[in-house]
Amino acid sequence: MAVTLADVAARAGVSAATVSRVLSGNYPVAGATRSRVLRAVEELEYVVNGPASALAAATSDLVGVLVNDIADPFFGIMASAVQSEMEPEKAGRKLAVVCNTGGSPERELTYLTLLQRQRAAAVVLTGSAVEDEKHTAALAARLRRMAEAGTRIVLCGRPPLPEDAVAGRGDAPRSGKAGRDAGKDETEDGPAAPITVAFDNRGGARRLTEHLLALGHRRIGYVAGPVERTTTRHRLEGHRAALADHDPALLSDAEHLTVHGAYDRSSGYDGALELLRRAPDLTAVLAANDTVALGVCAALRDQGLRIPEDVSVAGFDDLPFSADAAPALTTVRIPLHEAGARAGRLALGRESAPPGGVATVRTELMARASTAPPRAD
Amino acid sequence: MAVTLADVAARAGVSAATVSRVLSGNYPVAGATRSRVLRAVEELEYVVNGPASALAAATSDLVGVLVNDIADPFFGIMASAVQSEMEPEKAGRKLAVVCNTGGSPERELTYLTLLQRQRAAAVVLTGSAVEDEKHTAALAARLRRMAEAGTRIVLCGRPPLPEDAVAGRGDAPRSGKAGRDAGKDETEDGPAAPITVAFDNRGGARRLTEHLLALGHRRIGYVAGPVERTTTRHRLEGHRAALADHDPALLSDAEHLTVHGAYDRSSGYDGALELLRRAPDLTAVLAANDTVALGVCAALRDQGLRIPEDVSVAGFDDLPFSADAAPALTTVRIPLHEAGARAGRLALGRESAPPGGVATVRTELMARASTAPPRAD
DNA sequence: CTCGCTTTAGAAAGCGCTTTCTATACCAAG
DNA sequence: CTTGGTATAGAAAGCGCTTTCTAAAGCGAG
Repeated sequence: MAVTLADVAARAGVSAATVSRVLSGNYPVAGATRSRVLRAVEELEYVVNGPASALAAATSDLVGVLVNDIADPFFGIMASAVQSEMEPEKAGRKLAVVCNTGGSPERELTYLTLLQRQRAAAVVLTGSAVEDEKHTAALAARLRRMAEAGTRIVLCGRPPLPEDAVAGRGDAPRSGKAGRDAGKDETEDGPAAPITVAFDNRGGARRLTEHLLALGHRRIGYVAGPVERTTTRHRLEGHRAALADHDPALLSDAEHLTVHGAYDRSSGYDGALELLRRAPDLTAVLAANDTVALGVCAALRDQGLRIPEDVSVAGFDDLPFSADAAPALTTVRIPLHEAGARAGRLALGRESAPPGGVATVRTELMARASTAPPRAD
Repeated sequence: MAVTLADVAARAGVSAATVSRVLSGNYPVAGATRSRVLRAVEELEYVVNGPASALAAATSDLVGVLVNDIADPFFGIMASAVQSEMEPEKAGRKLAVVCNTGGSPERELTYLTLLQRQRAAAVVLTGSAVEDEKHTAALAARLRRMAEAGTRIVLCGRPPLPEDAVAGRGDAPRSGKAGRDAGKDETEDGPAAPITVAFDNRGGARRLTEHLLALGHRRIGYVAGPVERTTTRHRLEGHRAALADHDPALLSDAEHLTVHGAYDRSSGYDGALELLRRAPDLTAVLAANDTVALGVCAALRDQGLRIPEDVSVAGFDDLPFSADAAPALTTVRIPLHEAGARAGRLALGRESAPPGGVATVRTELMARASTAPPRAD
């Protein structure tokens, strides 16, 4: 039914092998032959059969990008950046596919299986990981298998997998280089270890809290993200480290002034209300991210509180809309685009892995109008 | 190297055919045999080879979703909705892949070729289309070919392809049902015509403008989207229709009070400034979408104008952050999630096509705090 | 007890491509 | 002229799966 290589070959008066070689361009073909083939391709509007080609060549041109929530610009920006590195003009025929896990560990695993099935060329996992021992082990095992099959693994915005989860290789006990004709098949590219582009969430949260402390705030509420997520933990750790450094006494209240919720607006709204109930005297609220911060602002306003006169509010991530909020949101900027682009290049092997396999991306405090000194009462 | 069907078959003591049948479940296999096979699959951690399977079955489980800007929540929400319909539990092993065209016609075509190459099961094109005769023709031709190869085509948030572009079928002049053994191969599913889930942009823009007119505004600026985009044109048409209905004289200024730009914040900022220069007396500004509206607000504020006391502002789309802007943005709600989900079901054939192949999604005016009667001077 | 039907499983032919291996020209050097 | 090397093209063997087509049981009915 569809036009095949053989059809093109017939039309051009050459063999299928020649057409294949012209198309992949990895073998010398005489100029005249080449143009004859190319013309036939044009005339027949031939389009390669991807699956057939992937089967024969044992690799595909799919690159999977796993995100926790594609409707969240945080992920949209990273995904867009990853994909921008695979533009047809840049990286040949790579197809970046974005998979939405919804933050569910099961879906994450399912999508990885799907990608493994497709023999994906690379996989980029973005955003926070769930900290559950069983899931981490399952994830590590799956990633190891994929890596062994030649898939490049890149983590972007999440910490490296724990050492012990990565260790414990398959069943094949290839100690030394016994088993195969050593140094030939093995050297070609090896089971390439996962590469990480991590965000300095801890440092960012720390600087943000220091900013608030410097303004004079002492009663600081924290609407944190979902529990058991790496990002949530790191930001919280940075926050508490800053508190402890400033005055260890502040730590005693920290637990009480922290509520957890999802990374969405309503969590911010509800969280702020809960915080206000627990501590009507708080003078500042830190949010898990900018979206949550917007919810916090809405709740505060609905309670008749002014920002920043009555309560200061700060977010995290510096998404595009943050600067446009009223008042403009103080937040921590993460260079999401740069990080995503780098992850994309790493995934394609167009950039070499950083030493140790982990690159940490700096975060930057963006002090804007939503934070100010507390009322002097 | 990797575990194959044959390995599983050997381990289970059956033939490869049997394993394949157990896995796809479309052929009777005795219970005992089935569980033996399943156990072997488990033990060997077998993962199907997608390309091989796609090649043999002549279909793949890829569904392409083309978006103009994945970092824009407008598209993120739709993509997320499409994908939510393909959750592993819902639709078997479908893999929705999101492709970011950046609004470029060439990239759109390139991605379609890539998807055609992969023999995608379906393609969903979202968002406004570029109105260029040549591109439309090329697009229609490509989509026709894909449809002929069995790929389902769904348009979401863009108008149906022009009749004449869709007509003019391939080279095969299958008039009537001559040529093949009529009524057998042909009936199976046929070259399924594209299905459209269109947004009522015109109606929405019209109601929005009527809202402004009812408040008493007469000098209304319009920061429109990119020229040559269907969405831009439709919203502008709705706007002008409302003006004309109210008072034909208003139309004479309309052209002068319209500027075009991209769908981003800075276009809104710059556009508002330009509009203010052209007509310092305007009392309201309509924006191409909510993001642009935020830019408009910023520019207005920077000029010392209050919203809505001095100038009313309205957006379009009702993205999540719009309700949180200060003041809350008057806008037109498009049920993006519902539309995307429907497009997803349509793409999977889980919902039958609407009569005429076109479903139009209603839009709803969300009057909020950013619009008010003009000053009385 | 045989016939014919149903149920279940295997053999084998591809799907369309890549890639090794082989063959044919063609040319410069001996 | 041979000889050997180099450039170019074809033949053909799979890649791992799906899916006919065929075969072997198993079983109730005549």
